[in-house]
Amino acid sequence: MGAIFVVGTTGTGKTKLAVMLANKSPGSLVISADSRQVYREMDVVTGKDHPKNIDIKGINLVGPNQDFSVSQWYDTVKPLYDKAQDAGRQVIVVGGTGFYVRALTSGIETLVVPINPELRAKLEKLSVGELQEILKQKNISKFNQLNHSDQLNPRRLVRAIEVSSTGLNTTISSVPTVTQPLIGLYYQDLEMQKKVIRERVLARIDSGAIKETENLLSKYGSNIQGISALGYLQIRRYILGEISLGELVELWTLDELRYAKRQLTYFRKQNVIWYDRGRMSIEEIYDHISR
RNA sequence: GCUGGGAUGGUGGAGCGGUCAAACACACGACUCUGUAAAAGUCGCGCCUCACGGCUACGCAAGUUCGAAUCUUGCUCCCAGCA
Repeated sequence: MGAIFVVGTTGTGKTKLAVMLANKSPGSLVISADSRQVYREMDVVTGKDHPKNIDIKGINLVGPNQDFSVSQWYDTVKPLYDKAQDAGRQVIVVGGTGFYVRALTSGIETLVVPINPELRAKLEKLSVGELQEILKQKNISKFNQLNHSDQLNPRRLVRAIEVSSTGLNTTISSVPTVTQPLIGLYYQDLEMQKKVIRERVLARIDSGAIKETENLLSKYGSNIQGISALGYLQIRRYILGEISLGELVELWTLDELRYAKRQLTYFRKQNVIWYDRGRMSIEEIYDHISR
């Protein structure tokens, strides 16, 4: 049985659709592909408003002050995925983090190369130019494989050096393991999208987003990876008195809209069947893909 | 009414005689992506042109100058202090 992948833009009702699909096939496995919902204690702002009666995997994996990356998500989710597939259970992957989805659909070969903290500590002090030189010396073909943007991206350069340092053959040659198209949800009408997202922001504030942020900040401070989730930064500014409540709503909404655009850029290149939420309700989309 | 400070691109804000289509930032647009991906990074962003290049711009008008967003004068509008 092929897994179903529900992807797309933030605030389109992906989770709702996934839950409906799961309810259709008893024994389904639902996996969340969301790089922020992996954090515990970050519920309101990240929109972890899942129905209680369904067990979603891939969330609440670490504490807010812990570092995290795809590999951890992959390592916890992939065995479940395989096991369910082998057992003939329906697998539903739902989420807006394209990179995580990609880990399941195409695989990421270099995932086996672990992070090298000592190396990173050394490299993070260097300039982009210096990093480029190191990578060129270590592995010129790897350097040339990077495009212009990534060649100037310190984070990517560091990882490339890290991978090269293991002496592993790093030629990219992954073969997609999932070939069926993904189901993508988005809003064609940007005004409508803005309205929906704005309302969701308001709802999250009503649900205690500010309190949640205060708790996180007082417990862990502001230098944690999880806090980079949309919303926290702006809420923090509000708490510090830098912006008004109205500005908070506008800025947070804006961040979400920008994010949605980035998501679209990422998913656009992939094999996706798109559904316009402005024209179809979740129920209609459900009916459509259930046929 | 008097005195001082301003008027620059979608916005904030540099520039204060030539090297200015105008720093920097934001917004906006396009994009990249194999362990931070709600992250990180790249490119574009007056108009015409694929490009070389050309054209029009720095409140309005008139001057000075080889040359002005930058200097002078007048006008319009804004802000602050004094009445």
